Amino acid sequence: ITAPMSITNLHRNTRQRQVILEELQKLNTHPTAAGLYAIVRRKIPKISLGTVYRNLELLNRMEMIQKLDCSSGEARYDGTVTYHDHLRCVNCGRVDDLVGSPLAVTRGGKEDWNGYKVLGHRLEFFGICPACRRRQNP
Amino acid sequence: ITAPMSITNLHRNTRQRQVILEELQKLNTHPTAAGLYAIVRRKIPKISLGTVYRNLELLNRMEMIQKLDCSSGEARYDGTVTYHDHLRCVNCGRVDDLVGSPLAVTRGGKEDWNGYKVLGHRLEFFGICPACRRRQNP
DNA sequence: CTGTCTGCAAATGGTTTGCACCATA
DNA sequence: TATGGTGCAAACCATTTGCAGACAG
Repeated sequence: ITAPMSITNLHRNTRQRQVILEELQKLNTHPTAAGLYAIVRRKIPKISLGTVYRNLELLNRMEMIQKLDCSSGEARYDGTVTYHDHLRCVNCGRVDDLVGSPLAVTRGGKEDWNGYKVLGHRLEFFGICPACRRRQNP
Repeated sequence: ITAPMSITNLHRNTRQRQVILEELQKLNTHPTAAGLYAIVRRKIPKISLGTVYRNLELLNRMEMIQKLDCSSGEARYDGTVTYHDHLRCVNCGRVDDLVGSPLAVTRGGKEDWNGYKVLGHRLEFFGICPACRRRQNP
């Protein structure tokens, strides 16, 4: 979680940045940086992993994508920026959007809790994904 | 987030493990592994950082402590295991317990959402902690 | 032109692990 | 005394960064 960045127009519109954003927005699989790198390489074979990281970081700070960095290990990225919660598999690491949540989060109007200036929140459920359940209970 | 471990009685009660648990339970500051290492060293000067990590991992799997590994970077540890939410400062990384939450999380009875077997959830607010607010707005 | 971005590769830093010795049960 | 735990140091691995050349505006 990082503080949002002021969106300046100092940023150039490179092909690398375009393709990274475009490919991420096509997916609903919440890829890791390495996973997205593999996909983007089909369009730009010479792109480097460092460039993917740099752009994901920038796009996240510009609030054009979301970095999902709960749970240690690899971060995952979401091309959708409208608020929704996630389900993460504790077995394989897969992340899915939570649709039709049987959960109500009601936040009061206050922005000041325990002295913190609250900027947002993150809610993640964890459990076993369908594929892992099938594998575990044959 | 890791799946809980079956608690066996194969675990020995070493002084290192005792002190790590004891010192963590005394704190409400959610220290990092390195931070707790510094504290535990006052009692056991020759303890190694590797031992601290190994025991924190074990205690977490035994559900005697909580590992708070949202947000990339260092994980933080909580000696309290009863459920409560957290506030994390995006500026300095500090983590506090959220007390008197103006928030209602209502979870339906279902354990099966989107095909996942749901084991639990984690809710974390992020913002600017009191000390950083003071520093930023002099 | 000029200042940002890229590819490459090396560095970082939190965490894990192999190993020989230690100490708990 | 059998075996899980420890200290130490090296290995790991996702991510970051320095640099020289490339390219967008």
